[in-house]
Amino acid sequence: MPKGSSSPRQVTIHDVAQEAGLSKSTVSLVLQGSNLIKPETAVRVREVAQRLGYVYNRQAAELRSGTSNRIGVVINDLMNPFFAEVLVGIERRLVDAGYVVFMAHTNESLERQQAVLTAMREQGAAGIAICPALGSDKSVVDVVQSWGIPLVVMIRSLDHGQHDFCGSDNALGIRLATQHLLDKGHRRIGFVGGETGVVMESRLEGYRSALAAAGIPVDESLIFRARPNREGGHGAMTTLLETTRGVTAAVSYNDLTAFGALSALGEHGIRVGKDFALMGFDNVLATAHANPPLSTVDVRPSGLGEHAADLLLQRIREPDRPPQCYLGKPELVLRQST
Amino acid sequence: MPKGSSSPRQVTIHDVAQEAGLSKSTVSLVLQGSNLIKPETAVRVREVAQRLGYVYNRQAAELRSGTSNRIGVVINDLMNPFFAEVLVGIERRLVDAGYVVFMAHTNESLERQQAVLTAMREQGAAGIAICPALGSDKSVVDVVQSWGIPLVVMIRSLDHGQHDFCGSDNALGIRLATQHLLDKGHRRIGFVGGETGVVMESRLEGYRSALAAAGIPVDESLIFRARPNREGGHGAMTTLLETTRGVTAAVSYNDLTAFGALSALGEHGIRVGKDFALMGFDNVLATAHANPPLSTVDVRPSGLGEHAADLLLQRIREPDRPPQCYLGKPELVLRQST
DNA sequence: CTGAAAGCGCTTACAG
DNA sequence: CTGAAAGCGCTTACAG
Repeated sequence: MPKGSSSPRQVTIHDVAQEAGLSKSTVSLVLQGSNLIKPETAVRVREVAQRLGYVYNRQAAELRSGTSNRIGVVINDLMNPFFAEVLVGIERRLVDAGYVVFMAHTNESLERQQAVLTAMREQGAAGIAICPALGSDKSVVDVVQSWGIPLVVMIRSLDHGQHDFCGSDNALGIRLATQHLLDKGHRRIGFVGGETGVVMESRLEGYRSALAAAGIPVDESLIFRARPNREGGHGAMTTLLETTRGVTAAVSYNDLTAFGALSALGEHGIRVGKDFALMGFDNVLATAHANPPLSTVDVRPSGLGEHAADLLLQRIREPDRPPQCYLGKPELVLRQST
Repeated sequence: MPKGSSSPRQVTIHDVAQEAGLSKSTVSLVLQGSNLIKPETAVRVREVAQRLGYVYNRQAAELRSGTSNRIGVVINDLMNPFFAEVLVGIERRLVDAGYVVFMAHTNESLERQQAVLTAMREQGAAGIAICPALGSDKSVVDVVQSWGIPLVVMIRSLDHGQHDFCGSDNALGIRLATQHLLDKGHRRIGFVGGETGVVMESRLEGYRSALAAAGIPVDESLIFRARPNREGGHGAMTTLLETTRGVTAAVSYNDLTAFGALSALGEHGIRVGKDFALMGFDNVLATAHANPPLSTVDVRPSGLGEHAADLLLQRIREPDRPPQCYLGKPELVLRQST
């Protein structure tokens, strides 16, 4: 167990009370901003506290009052700018609401995820927001809920309708992207990247339904599964280029795979936006200045984080309300890649 | 002040003791893994704790023992993948060491920075690691040190030699980058992006010294200052292309500005790696699959985070040792952009 | 090897 | 408007 720094000796409420010639109770009330206290007294107490270098010990206060102002946020993949942007959004909102955030990065490891959730429980988290690691199942919801800790699941739903959830309409998003390519006259359109999980399934469904609506039979050999990162996108696009013919466009599982695909296309001397059309998904910041700037599906990543914070804060206020589901409506952002 | 969830009623050490027919003290010792306890007793206590659904209240333990296992990490710009990678590194190391991390994002705001530092103090942070917001001065070091909280400053040094610091050798890094371009035969080499701050100054110095060593006079009009992000790099490169002639290469303030520069070059129909050579700085993950893959200066971002964690952990163990400075040695990573 | 007692720094009824 | 007392869940000497 790590040791904290050994300060000379903490100044406590007791010292302040003594110095001010009052009781601990009174000082405590002043610090809580109670209006039971005579203004002059409050002023004097604050002045003394300041002079003595008093620091409020929130830990002690919370132990006594049984409250907590800490919220745990667990992120599966911080190296993906999409999740980094989600984190920025949720952190901003939680801090604005007066909370402090424990952040943990699971790096898609289920063991680590279990460990950090347990740590957050021991730390007395007032709530937990989680982007589940790949392979997570509903048991994480059951576990956290059995602890009585308010929970919001982000991005990857675990047990639809059984927990607060904040994500985006993946099927719709990819459908829009695919339709856009169809509208541009493309007929053989690849799907690049993504492996497994609910998000992948919905996105594939969106891809298939857009083709179906246009009367185009789905050619399963144009679906190139790969890890949802740049390497995956690079590999998938390379395979696409080397094993198919007549493909003039592709939708990507997400922006990251699109970036990988972009570099693969570049290596093959293919001018994206002219010889080939490519769509991303997420609209992370980097898309605007990709080479070329990437057309993508905007799901407002940091907005998703903010909404998740709101859901969690409401759940904390009202623990028994029915599970809520926020599904952001994706919108196309068209740039030079299509 | 936010309220925590109101659990039915917590199971405490007292309940466990009663159920097991022992005293609180004994149970406490078992939980601490003390070897003063008879093995059978320990087993029984654990069994009872498990059965009762007991959860260790670390908060109470720490209040009593005066320890803390929480470390605050404050990051200036999470939207920059460089800092996200630093965060991943430091978080990983701190969690491995048994700590839990408070994360706060200042978004380069000095007020927010002050607020989150204060919050971390009230939370009883055992240590603080900070990437200071632009414009921070040595007062943040003084303040945190006056609180008696172990501190490590990352990336942007605040008061050289007065605090633990973990960063990289910026002058050397840019010198290597510039030399590489010189070796490739380039003579008019631009400097793209970056505005102010110690990091900018050292990188400029590296640029100037490399040119000087090659006997090339520094042309100040080839230095294009701009915000250290993609937009800045895009704007700076656009200006460079439109206001200069004969420039065949550029070093960038960091990878982010290089990405922006890359897109500006693309818009001008310039083939990077053939018609123009571009160097980044940092070696964030995204460089490997940029279009084209970006030559850059590797400072091992997540490694910097890990080193910062080590410095902080050592400082916690040994509060009075002299300030340490870890300066990573940058190395060139050559890809298609040069 | 185990227990009784005091106390970490605060809050919260309850008096007055 | 202010104070005395009890207690949040734990740890830590001190006994035995």
